Amino acid sequence: MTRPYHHGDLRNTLLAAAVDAIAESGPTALSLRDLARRAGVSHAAPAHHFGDKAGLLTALATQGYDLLAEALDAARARTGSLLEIGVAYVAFAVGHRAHFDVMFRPDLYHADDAELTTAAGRASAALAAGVATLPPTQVTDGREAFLAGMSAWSIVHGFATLWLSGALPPDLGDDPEAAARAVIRRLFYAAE
Amino acid sequence: MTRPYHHGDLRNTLLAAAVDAIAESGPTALSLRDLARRAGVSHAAPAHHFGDKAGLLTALATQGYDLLAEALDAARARTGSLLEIGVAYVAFAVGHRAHFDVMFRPDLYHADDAELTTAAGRASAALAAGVATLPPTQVTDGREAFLAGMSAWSIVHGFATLWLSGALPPDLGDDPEAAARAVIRRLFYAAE
DNA sequence: TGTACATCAGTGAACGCGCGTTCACTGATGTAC
DNA sequence: TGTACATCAGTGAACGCGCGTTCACTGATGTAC
Repeated sequence: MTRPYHHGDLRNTLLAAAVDAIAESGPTALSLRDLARRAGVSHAAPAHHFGDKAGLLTALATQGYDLLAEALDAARARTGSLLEIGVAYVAFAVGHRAHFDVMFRPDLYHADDAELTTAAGRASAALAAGVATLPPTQVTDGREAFLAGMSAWSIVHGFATLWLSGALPPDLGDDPEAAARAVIRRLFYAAE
Repeated sequence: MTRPYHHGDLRNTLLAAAVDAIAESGPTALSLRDLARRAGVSHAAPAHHFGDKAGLLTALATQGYDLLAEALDAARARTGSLLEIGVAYVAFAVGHRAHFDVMFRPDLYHADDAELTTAAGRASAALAAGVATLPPTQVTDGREAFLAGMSAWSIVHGFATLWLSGALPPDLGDDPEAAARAVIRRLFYAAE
């Protein structure tokens, strides 16, 4: 079985290879030559396809924001609960670590790319829609809702990054979703 | 003014140079040769001093944990308020970005180093002491206090990393402490 | 159905660069006598 | 006060390596006629 001259699906193959490589060594250690080796193409092919490393990471971050928006919307449709949307955020970070690591390193990609900003906006909207599920007694006006969104984002983002860095104590167990639920519910139901 | 053969304070000079270099390009882009150039010593001197890059970053992370513990303890002594300890955490992250970036990348340093774990323990204790300032009505038992600590840590860590990555919307203003106070108070005083 | 040709995805040799590491060395400092 | 010597912080030349980029090229594909 010989390789054809044209790969056919090099874009997706390279993105998948990038996910593997980033999971192993982080986004900054990524090299186009290593990606080419993993994808079984010549070392110059990735640059030919994406322009440069930032171009490839832009595509990866865009894919990540789309996946995140989908996950948040699905959690909202399923539960209608901001707490569970937060848990879904943590599950996304743990399950798509490579995407997550790249998304919040805008210095590594073309942050003004049109497709990227569209995808990021979709994820923001999913969060805002989650905040809108809070009862009106907890959110009295627009500024309040905005700040509630920022605290929700902060606590789930913080929990996710601490979990991924291994900084959290082992007492939390090894199920990130259950641990996240226990830790972040304090924010949403502190009045209980 | 000629340079003496022995530098005299190479360790601190290299750590300060590392802070500058990391602030510019991040911890993974750090090179020992660049550090040597900044410090005005031969390119082999940093490795001679710290063994390797991980050794240098271990020293930097240790210094960071010490600075963080100091900052948290000072905020507690000054205000006795967990909210303000959280604000101090954010101020530390923004004011010592290079240290902060390294501290939560344990894959980059010798995470089992004795001095490092001691310093990290000191920072943990400072956080726990902050949680202990909460009124007993909010923290009914040990597990509750533990989870309260984890939520406090999560929300301030998340806010700090989102702020540093530039992901937060401009509506929050440009004063990280004031913005942090507005966003995280919801966790501590949600029952208000 | 067949031929000619434009397009463009992917190739591979070559380049220069900065890196970490090695290792024999140099020279300042401190201590023993 | 002076001399000898051990120590060790820092030097600098040399090495091999993987990287991104360039550029003339190859060959598969699609379309026009």
